[in-house]
Amino acid sequence: MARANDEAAALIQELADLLSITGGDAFKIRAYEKAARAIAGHPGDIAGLDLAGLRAIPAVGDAIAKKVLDYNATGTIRQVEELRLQIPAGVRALTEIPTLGPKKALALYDELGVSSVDELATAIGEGRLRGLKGFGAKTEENILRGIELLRSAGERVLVDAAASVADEIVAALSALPQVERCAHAGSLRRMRETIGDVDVLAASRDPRPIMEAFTALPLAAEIVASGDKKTSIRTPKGLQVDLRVIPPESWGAALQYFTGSQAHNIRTREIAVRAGLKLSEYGLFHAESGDLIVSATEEEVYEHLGLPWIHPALREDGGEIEAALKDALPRLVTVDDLRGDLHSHTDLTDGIASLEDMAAAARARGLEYYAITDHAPDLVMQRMTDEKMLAQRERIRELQKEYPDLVLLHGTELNIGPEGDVDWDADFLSGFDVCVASIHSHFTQDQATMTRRLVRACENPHVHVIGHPTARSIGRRPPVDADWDEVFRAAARTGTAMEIDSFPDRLDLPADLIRRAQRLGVKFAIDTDAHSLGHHRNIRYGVGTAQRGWLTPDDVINTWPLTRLKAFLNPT
DNA sequence: GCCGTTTTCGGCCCGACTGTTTTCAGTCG
Repeated sequence: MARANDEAAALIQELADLLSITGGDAFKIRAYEKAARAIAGHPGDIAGLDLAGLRAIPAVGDAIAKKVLDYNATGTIRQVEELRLQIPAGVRALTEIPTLGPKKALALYDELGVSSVDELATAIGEGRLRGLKGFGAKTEENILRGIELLRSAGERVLVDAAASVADEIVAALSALPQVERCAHAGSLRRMRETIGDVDVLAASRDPRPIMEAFTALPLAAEIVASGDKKTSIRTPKGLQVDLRVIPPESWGAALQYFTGSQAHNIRTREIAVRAGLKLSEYGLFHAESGDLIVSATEEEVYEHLGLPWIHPALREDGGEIEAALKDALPRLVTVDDLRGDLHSHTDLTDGIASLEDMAAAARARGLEYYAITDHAPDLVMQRMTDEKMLAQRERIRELQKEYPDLVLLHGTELNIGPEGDVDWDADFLSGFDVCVASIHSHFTQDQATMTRRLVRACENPHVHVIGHPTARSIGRRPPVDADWDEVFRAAARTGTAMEIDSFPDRLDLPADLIRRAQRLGVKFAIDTDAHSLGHHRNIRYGVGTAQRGWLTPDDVINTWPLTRLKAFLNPT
């Protein structure tokens, strides 16, 4: 799965990390970090590029291009190897501890020889940090707390968990009389697939009571920091929530700033600086006079930087600034664009709602067509039979009479076997309106086998959609290993759509693979894979992932009118 | 180390909070 791009980017990022510990020039470190992002996000494979090709990547100059050539030839970068001899990997790991950065990590290593998180915990236990310059009692306490957080997997949470915390806090704060506006920002607004902390923004002239109400919420199990402008808490489950209160007239600039990403903000602020301006969360100002230009809305801020408004899902410094400058931003797909859902289950297999209730939920979403796709017999535990499937088809035909405005499609979710074969013969398969095919077992095949397996599934004329293609489960099961460009080329050639499964722990395809697939001409289906009525609400996460993959409505087959969709499913 | 519709040299995003400090460095986002 790891491409040369990702490995080279990781090495250059490591170089930046190691230099920040050894005290390298801060601007050089930033240059490496920027280049690492550019290389990771570069659409082409860097393995085949020469010096000129590498230098054409933005933020990659002569020096970094040569390091990448070094990587292409040897699989590593000489400078990284040299620095690794100076700074043990464990010292870099120390900077993973919240509140402990590169400077403190180096001090601990130089003064005490501490080179791992475990050694640091021991050193504190033995009182060896006492008297070390810059390390007071409070710092020691914070480090211990940070180690605890690190170990208790106080990690990123799934997007739906973060969204429910954010919704609760925004609702509570919005009810306060002092609050004029309140919304969440940060990685949740950008719809990242996992969320490290929740950012909430409130507009008010009177911050104090808001901060007090915030820290008094039942969700505030711990207060991490508190000031008049910014307060941070941790929920009982360990999720950090940052609240920023800004004056109402700063709303647009603040929302832009706190939505990030940090890399995107650096780009927008650089544009401001070059134009003799200064951009902060309080507004866009003339650099010289300090006079305010705009701050009320995001649109105004972008406009005065010479840019169209950029959708939050694109704000990753992944080419959106360049596209905006050329007025070439995509018109991103939205939930409202979707006319149908091509993947759902009923209680005939592992769903928990009836066919009738699922159809009613689809109608409530305002869909024009809706596919029921229960599991096929090869997933033996689902106990599917030909008879059951045909009986369901009859029930759907009956039910259709009650749904003049919603076309019910009869489909199935096939199982892609280890060799790429699927359930049923061609004759039986041809009876379905739509067939999704997915991997449910044999996740650990080698890359060549897995690639053949997926390509073969694409080549089956009865397979219309590859369901949750990487089969990953975020935080639990890694994606399967395939040569994805090879799979995508097969999908584009055979007219097989790649699914974007909306389950918060799947979000599969992931956004980076969506972008690669789209560039190769692949079409997509954004589905809920609903197994219950509540799962229909997950669609916003699938759409958010599609947006992060830069998809337009035309890229997504279930935004199409039914006639166009049917032509795609059954080409003549 | 990168980069240029002011620049091939001299810049490089900006602000909040904490802790250990008496004026600021470190960390974070």
